Amino acid sequence: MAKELSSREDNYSQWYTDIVTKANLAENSAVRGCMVIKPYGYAIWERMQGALDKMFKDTGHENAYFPLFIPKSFFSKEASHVEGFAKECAVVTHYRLKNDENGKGIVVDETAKLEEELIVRPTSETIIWDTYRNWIQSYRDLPLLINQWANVVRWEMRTRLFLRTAEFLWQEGHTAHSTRQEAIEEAEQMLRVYAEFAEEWMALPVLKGVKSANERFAGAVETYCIEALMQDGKALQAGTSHFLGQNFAKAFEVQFLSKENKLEYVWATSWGVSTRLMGALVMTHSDDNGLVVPPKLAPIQVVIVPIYRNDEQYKAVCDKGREIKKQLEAVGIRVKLDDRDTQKPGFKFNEWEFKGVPVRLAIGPRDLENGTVEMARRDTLEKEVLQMQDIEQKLLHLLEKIQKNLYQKALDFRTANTFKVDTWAEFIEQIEKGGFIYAHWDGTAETEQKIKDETKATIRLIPIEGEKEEGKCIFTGNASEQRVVFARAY
RNA sequence: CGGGGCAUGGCGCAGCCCGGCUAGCGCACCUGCUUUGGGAGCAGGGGGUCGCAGGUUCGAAUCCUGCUGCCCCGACCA
Repeated sequence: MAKELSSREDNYSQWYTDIVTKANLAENSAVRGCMVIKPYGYAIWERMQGALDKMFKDTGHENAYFPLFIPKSFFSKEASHVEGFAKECAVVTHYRLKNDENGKGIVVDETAKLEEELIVRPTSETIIWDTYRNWIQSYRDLPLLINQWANVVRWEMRTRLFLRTAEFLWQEGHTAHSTRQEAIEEAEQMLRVYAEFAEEWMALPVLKGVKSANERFAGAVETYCIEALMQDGKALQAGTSHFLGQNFAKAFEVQFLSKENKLEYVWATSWGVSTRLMGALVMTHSDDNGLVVPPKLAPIQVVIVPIYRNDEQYKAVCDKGREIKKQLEAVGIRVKLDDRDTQKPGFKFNEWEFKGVPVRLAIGPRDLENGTVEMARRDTLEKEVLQMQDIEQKLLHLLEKIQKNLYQKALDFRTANTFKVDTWAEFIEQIEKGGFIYAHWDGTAETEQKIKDETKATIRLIPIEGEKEEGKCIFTGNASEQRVVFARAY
């Protein structure tokens, strides 16, 4: 077991924090609730961004950037939207500081009060729809398919690195369409994009569905979501895609002339994923030896550790290491040769293992003689001595295998922790053990709220895949059209 | 905002109850030598005035008052 790492069993949340901080992903900053994302963590986020950005562009979207500040009045234009976010907004009220008259430090200059306060964006629907009004006149201007990479601020009471921070990084797509159907298709398409990203890149199996009215995004008509199951049995919302109907178009008067020369309101969607995905990544694959990063997202896929006893050997082994590095890079593998002379091999083994590098190669004098290299996999911790020939092909296949294995492990875990429950007694018992619970619900917000009050479980989603089965609500016994997924959530 | 806890080198802590010489330990850091196939050993060394502001006292990390910050649990949330 790794030094100074709590185990998942002893203290899951401490284990999570240990991994994030000790693997150098992020740390708490001097600013309450705000984190510093460190280079290694940011490198993983950049890889996520890169993959997502390409998927967005492949589906016809373009990037743009809107202001960090939103005039307060914009917020009140969409009633349910303001209600959803009002309690967690940072507000800018002044624009100048001055020296304290009593000589100590600096104070807000009360004479420099803003005419209208500015809200630090918790999400950008309002400023974007206010802007879209001027961009859209005709059906020829539609669809408008735009994404923004940005930071947003939500003044949370309690924060946790990546999972919930006062400021976080994300992308938010905001699209405008001429028909209801087209907007719904867009929202559903982006949900599929998110699910594909989660599964293909993050090796994170997700359920797809829609939210109940209670859990719906403030201002949305329908909220689609992907949900993943973490190793402690709690659910994590990994991404959302909203069909906004004409709510924002009406609030911000965004109308267009149709082919039939009729003035109509635009149909909207918005969709986003955030640095929270980093938290999902950690909690899905990592173990008591540290972080595990899937090969497709790993900033370093293969690390080479030289073994030597003297300067002569150091040189020979590093030369070989550089040669291997070149070979691997030629087929697109990201490689680091750890030629630091200041740390011992054992130290390096543990360090890279803790940082979750998928594959480690160790080369020593023995290997130079035999034409071999020692390979160690992070996912299984297995070691094997490989012959050098075709090493790049062997590693390409190995990385693919590791990616698949991580997904399969996560999927097996989810399967083993997914249950069907038909009675209230069973439900109460199972919810304590964690996992996804498929159960019948009568479809009312009241019942959902009562279940939440009594068990802390929420409806994570109403599935949109698989066969539907009628039944009776576990709480009220009333008729139910289909099972929904309950869990305790982050 | 309700309940609990903590503030002492970069990190983790001891000392406080019962005030008293130069504030101590582990890790990390620096130098040297020996080491290097799973977190090296030895020797030497640098770094803190004890969250802030008052008070009590000959004397305060230690006692008293006020303030501030942080962490954990709850309600809220991507």
